[in-house]
Amino acid sequence: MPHPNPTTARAVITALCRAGQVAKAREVFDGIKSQRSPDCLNAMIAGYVLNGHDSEGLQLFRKFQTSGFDPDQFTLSRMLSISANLNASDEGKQIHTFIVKKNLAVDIAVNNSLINLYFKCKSVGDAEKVFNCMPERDVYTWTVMVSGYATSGSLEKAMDLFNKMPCRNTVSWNSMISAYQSEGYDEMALDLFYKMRERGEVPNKSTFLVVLKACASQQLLDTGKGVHCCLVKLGWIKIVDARCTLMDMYIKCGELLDVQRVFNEISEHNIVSWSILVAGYAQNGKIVEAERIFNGMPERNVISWNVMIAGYVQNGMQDRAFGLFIDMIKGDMRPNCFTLTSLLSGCSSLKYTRSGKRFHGFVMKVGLQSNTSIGNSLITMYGEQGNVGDARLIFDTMPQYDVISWTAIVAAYTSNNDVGEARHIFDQMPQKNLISWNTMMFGYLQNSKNIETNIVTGVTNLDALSFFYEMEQSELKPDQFSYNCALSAGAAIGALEQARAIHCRTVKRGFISDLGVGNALITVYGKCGALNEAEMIFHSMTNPDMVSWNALLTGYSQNGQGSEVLDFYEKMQKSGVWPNRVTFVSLLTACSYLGEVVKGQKFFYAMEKEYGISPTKEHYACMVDLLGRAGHLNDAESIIINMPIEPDAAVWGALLGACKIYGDTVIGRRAADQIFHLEPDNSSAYIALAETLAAARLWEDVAKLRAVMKEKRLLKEPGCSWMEIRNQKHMFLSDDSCHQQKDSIYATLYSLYGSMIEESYALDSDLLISV
DNA sequence: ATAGGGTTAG
Repeated sequence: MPHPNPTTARAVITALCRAGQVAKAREVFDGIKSQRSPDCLNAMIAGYVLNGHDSEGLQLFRKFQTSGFDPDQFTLSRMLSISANLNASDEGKQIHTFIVKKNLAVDIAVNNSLINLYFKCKSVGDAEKVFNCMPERDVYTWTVMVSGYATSGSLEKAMDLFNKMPCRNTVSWNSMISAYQSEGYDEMALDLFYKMRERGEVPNKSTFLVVLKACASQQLLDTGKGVHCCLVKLGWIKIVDARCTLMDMYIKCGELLDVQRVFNEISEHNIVSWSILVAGYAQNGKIVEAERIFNGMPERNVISWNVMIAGYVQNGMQDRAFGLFIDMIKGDMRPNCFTLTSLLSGCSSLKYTRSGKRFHGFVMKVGLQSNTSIGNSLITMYGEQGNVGDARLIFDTMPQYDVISWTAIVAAYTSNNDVGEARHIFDQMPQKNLISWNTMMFGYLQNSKNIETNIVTGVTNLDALSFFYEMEQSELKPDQFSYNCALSAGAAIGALEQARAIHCRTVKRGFISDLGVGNALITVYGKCGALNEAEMIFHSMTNPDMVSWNALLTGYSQNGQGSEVLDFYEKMQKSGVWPNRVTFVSLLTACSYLGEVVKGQKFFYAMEKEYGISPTKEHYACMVDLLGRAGHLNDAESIIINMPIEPDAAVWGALLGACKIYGDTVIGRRAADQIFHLEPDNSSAYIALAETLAAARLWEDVAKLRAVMKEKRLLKEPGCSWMEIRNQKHMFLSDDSCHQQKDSIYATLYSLYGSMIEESYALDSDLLISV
């Protein structure tokens, strides 16, 4: 090739690079005499950047730098942005030093690139220094500052600057919208987008894509469809990227048909569009379809594999996920931190402790242990496996935390019954989000659920509820999950007035149509005996599910309204909602109240034979109660003896209770012996047996029993009741005779509940109040 | 400068 002049050479280099022939371009560049023409050098470097060979561009620059060549402004700013992109901050700082040393003239563009560089390597202070010293600024300067703050996590500073900007362009708006969106503030992002349109700023393709992302995570199908229309109108729909983002939005909204439709409109599929399609099917439970598409993909990259592995894990198919991981390694595809986090999250149960350890080993082998997401997954995995020790060890040795790490360790403690430590960590968290608060509140709820942990941890449902009030006072606002927890806590302690107040707030905050919130409301109203209100919520639901029906049925059965249970069950069947084991507990309880032995037996039979639900201890207890209350004590006992699963104290307790009614001391003693064997300190069994013996006037036996109880210190079990009167909470212990307002409370209660109280007094004199 | 798909906490 003849030696072209610099101008021709530059044109040739640019053309070759645009055609993707970087090596050839370099040959031309090396062949010309006037290599040092900044134009040619810039063209060559630009060519490298265009083809994704940033580091070669940097090498070329370094070569010229050492040979005493003075780059122009254009080269400098380009090299600075390459350093920023490569995360080579040292390189960038060297260039900065070079500029200062040589006292080179610096224009706005170079300063802008410097700011960008410093933000990229998190030296916010240095970026600010450059910004403050600039004699002149342009839109780019402001924009790079805004996006720098935004991506360095100072949304406030970014917004502040954004408001102060003398003029904005589409990119400035986009940076701000994108910052809010990627930090999880989708609503703010959308708000800003609407403001942008109001101000008459023209959105571009990127704007719409960010808005689509916000729609995806908020599942705003209608808005998403609107953006789809805009993309079509403006002609951007032809761009594959746009279609990919659209598909993703439809996936998150669960619109598989639209996902497939958009996919079909793409004329040339690439690895991204294929992977999204796989994700679409996998994330919507169509794992077989996903697998089929995955296997038929023309080519795959790590992400395609990750999508499939995550799909298996999300659908509970751990074995397939682990198998694919092996295939991946065999096929020379290197798993990365995304692969491992998915796999580790699949090991979050006792069943997979061994696999979990193996994956942990693999993490160490490939050196991913200091990755924050990996650490987070490990904390969760060990926590869920009941291994708080290892969870803590991981947490303590992690080099860097994010909100998820903190939340994960809190969850690890709450799910292992250490609410105290969980709260201690929660209070120390440097940043908290909605999920962190909900995790803590859910932890209180979980740990006050059963009496055993309640005694160990001392946590009550009131703690969950007061934590909820604390949350309401915080800068974060509760979401549907929070309301769900609060209402469940309220249900457990029968806090009717508080439930009503929380109910109001769910309406105000727009969560009343949430199915989970509705179900929690039915439950709490049912538990409090406010069945009209429970029914009202139920009837206002557009799509009550099995849980809604069960909540209502449980409400009626717990309040002894057997015929309502049976009526509603008939309606449930007509509506086509399938019953589950909870449904049958209500049905059997109802039959027990109504003395409908035959009906109950039919339900019990149908449960297993027609609905394929194997009876649990709870169902057996119901059957024993049903037969026992009807006086069929022998049949009740033989049910227990023939149970295919081990009976617990509650099952024998049902039998003992029936014996108390009928004064059967023979079977009663047998039942009580079984309970004493299972739970040596079960004081209510002692009391029930004592009452049975007393009814038969076996006074000597009663005295002996009392002696045993005294010896075992079972006589004064502090039974505890919560009572809510006129929106005030009161707690009573059974030996608590000095509650300050006791007399006035009794008076109020008496006027409210009258005979009900007398009845409960008569039934159990040891407990002061039980309503 | 913003910029397509994958993960982890309730």
